[in-house]
Amino acid sequence: MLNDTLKFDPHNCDGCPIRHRAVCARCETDELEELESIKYYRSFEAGQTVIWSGDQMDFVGSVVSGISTLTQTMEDGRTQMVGLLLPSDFVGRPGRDRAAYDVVAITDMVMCCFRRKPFEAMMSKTPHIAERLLEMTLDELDAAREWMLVLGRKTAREKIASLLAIIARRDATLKMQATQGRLVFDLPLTREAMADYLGLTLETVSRQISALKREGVIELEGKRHVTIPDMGRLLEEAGDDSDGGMLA
Amino acid sequence: MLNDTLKFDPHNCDGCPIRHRAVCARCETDELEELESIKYYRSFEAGQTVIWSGDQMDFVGSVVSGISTLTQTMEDGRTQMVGLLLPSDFVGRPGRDRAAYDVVAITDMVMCCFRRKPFEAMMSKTPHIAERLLEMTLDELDAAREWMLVLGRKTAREKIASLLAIIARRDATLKMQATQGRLVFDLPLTREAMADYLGLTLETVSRQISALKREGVIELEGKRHVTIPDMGRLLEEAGDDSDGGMLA
DNA sequence: GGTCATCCTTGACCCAGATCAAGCGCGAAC
DNA sequence: GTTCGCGCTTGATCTGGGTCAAGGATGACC
Repeated sequence: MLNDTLKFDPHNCDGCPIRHRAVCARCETDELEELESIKYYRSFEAGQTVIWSGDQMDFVGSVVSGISTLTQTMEDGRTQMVGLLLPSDFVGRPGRDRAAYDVVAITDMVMCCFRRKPFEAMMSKTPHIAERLLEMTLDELDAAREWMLVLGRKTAREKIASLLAIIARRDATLKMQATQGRLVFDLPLTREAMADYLGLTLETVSRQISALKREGVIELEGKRHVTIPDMGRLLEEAGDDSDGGMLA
Repeated sequence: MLNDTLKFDPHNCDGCPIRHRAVCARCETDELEELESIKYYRSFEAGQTVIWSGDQMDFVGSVVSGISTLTQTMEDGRTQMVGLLLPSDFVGRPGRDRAAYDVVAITDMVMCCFRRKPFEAMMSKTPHIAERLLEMTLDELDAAREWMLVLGRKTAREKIASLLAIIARRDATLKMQATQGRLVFDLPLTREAMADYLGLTLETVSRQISALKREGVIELEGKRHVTIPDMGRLLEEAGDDSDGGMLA
């Protein structure tokens, strides 16, 4: 979950979340200059693959705008999404030169990248960068573990409700809205992508969304535009009374 | 997965993995002394709860010997194991004062703990501690994501085979045996704990283990003593041709 | 030895969600 | 306008794994 220090502020951050998230809070001028010198931007179109699992990966970076997914695929084609990358999320791993997952842009997307080797070198010299990354990684680990409960123990209906709750909350956070009252957002994922996230088939996703709509838990305009009249009700359906965060 | 720098060496490490894993490789004498001063040991009996989710947590630490589990529980009692802590694994999170999961010792266990506040202070001053923890956390994140594939997309048989493969490999690593040829080990988990890990019921676990035994994929002596005659065969059953690591 | 508790196995039956299949809605290309 | 393709919905049927239930094995304790 995004915490409140992480609000994306393009004016303060030159469009580059990592600078804000990993560095800005306590940075020195010369660190910023050094980061600046190894930084570059990349754009991707919706549907484009950012990296294939197993590929050489000579950068780390973070999402500036747009959304992409992290997926794993078995030889027979079964796929499982293992992460959803929204603006300000970090991609890549210092100390590893091969990607472990497929990263696919699902909307047009801009990433802010740093060449990996110099970034690693800088991290070794600068305690708070590693500390910041550690904090972000621990958030992601919590999100992954939260998701293990969803995958392992929740029913199809609860899974859908959980996913909608997460997307709604993240969307509200990005827009810096309160998460009370009616929430309105566009689903960034196809039914198939949702199925891959939830360990379901797309038919089951479709049926459960229809059921939640029929029962007034959500409102649907078209296929993607969602209104949540009552977040508490949705969380109840998710089997999730806590409003604990997920999806770091 | 344990990497080769992480072999547990009690002679070199005074029985304390964190010293080795997080610090020793590049430590300074005064750092070691400082760590020493905030360090203490705790022992737990099999079945004892180390921490309840939500409890105050004023330490971080690592497992010296024995095994424990990390579990999440829903209000209605459904539980999902989200991690398995073996010797050298890290517990707790710098910067958070409440536990997010139940930690339960499933064998007698010894932990090496550090008081959290001084540990955090030390981390801020010492780049390579945060860097080491980051590396460990990233390994755990990979393991969690690997497990998301297991939970979301594998059949009961594949789940069991995946779990046996992980335990076998970790066991062999701890014993510093090669992972080729026949592997012999004792299952540390009850059928119920396996079910909680795999998102299954204990009956299904039992049936699938019986099936794997019947078909010669594994050999069973009693309920817990397992022999794996052919690791390749087991990995095939796990739907997992890669020998990629999991369970950091 | 007997009793008890815990952990495990196996069988019978059932149901949530997968699979197979048909068709709808809508935007893009022509 | 028509056609195509993609994303989605809905129906019918099947099945893997859940649920309920009845014991079996092992070990601790008296």
